[in-house]
Amino acid sequence: MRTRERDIFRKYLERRGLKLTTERQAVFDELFARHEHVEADEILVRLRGKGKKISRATIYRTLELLVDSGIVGRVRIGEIGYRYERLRAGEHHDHLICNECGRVIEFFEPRIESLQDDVCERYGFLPLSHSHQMRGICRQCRPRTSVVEAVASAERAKAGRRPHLVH
Amino acid sequence: MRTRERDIFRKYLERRGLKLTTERQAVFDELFARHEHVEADEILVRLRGKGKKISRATIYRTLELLVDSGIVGRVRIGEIGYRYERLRAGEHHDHLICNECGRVIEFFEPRIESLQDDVCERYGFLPLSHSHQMRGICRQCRPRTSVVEAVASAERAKAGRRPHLVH
DNA sequence: CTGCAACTGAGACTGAGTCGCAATCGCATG
DNA sequence: CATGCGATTGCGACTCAGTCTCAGTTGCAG
Repeated sequence: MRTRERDIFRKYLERRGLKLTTERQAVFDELFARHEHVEADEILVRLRGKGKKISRATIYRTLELLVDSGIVGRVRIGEIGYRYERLRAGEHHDHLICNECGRVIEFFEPRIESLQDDVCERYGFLPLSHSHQMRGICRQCRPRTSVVEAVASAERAKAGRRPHLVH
Repeated sequence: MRTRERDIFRKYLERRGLKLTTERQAVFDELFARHEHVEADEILVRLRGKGKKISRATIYRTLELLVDSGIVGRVRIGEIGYRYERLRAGEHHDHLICNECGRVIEFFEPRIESLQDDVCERYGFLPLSHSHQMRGICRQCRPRTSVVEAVASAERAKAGRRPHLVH
């Protein structure tokens, strides 16, 4: 399983004389196991829970390698820190993030992508990457959250030092 | 000058029994003076440079009030921390950020906005806010940066712990 | 003037992420 | 097997933005 990505990673390491150590394997496996959007510390905790002895620094170092190899993406989803997600070649997606339950929905809208290109062209801007996310209330959470409350929910989240509106 | 925003801010404070102190005025003035996208510490340094005695905590506290009052937006533009920008009522814009010189270009594309609504509807998602930014090379920096180099530039930026691609 | 809530600065604290370093590993070579 | 050497690791110290605490100050209502 996950052999395709694993191969890419292995080759990436090989090409620069790096080694596929057990620690790197462990991080890879954890990241590709189940969760779509993981924080570095989540991986640390999970691996430690499994009895694996690994340091925070190694996790970060490995995540950097995974990002550089192109199979993992680094996104700012919460308000603090980064999250990592596996990337499928060629596919690009953006995120809807629920302020209520934290759920992250991925979406892809080619027409937005192409309008982005228009904008770049208009400004003579050469795009290298982009990030696009909307925060709000997801379908599951909506029934129990009126529109008026939604704003209050944002407030509450804020009060608890939780996700802010990005703007 | 800036009386409209100043009034909004004053009323906002009044309504909740807060005071328009000289420190709050100073932060307000500094933010609305000239710069579009400012970091909290920039304000601190600038005010201190003017001989004003003010603490970091007060800056942050005041910025929070300004954001809550709705006249200032808090955006993640760099890779770390936030930046603050004045918000013009009703207007919404997004950002192009140059990896080379750090310049921030604001853009507005109503067709993207409306496609965003489509996406939200498709997922039954109630949008409250969004953030959308593209990183790349701006018109001014392009002439001296070939496309191939652009990637290298991203690498360099990274090496120096500078802006990363968000994805 | 008094009282009280709002405000402030200083500095301690937090939490994500990074770095430096000495110890260790893995492997090729003699 | 011994040696060497770069890659790797864990540890703990460090950084940096941002937050919190607290004691002292301010400013206004009564």
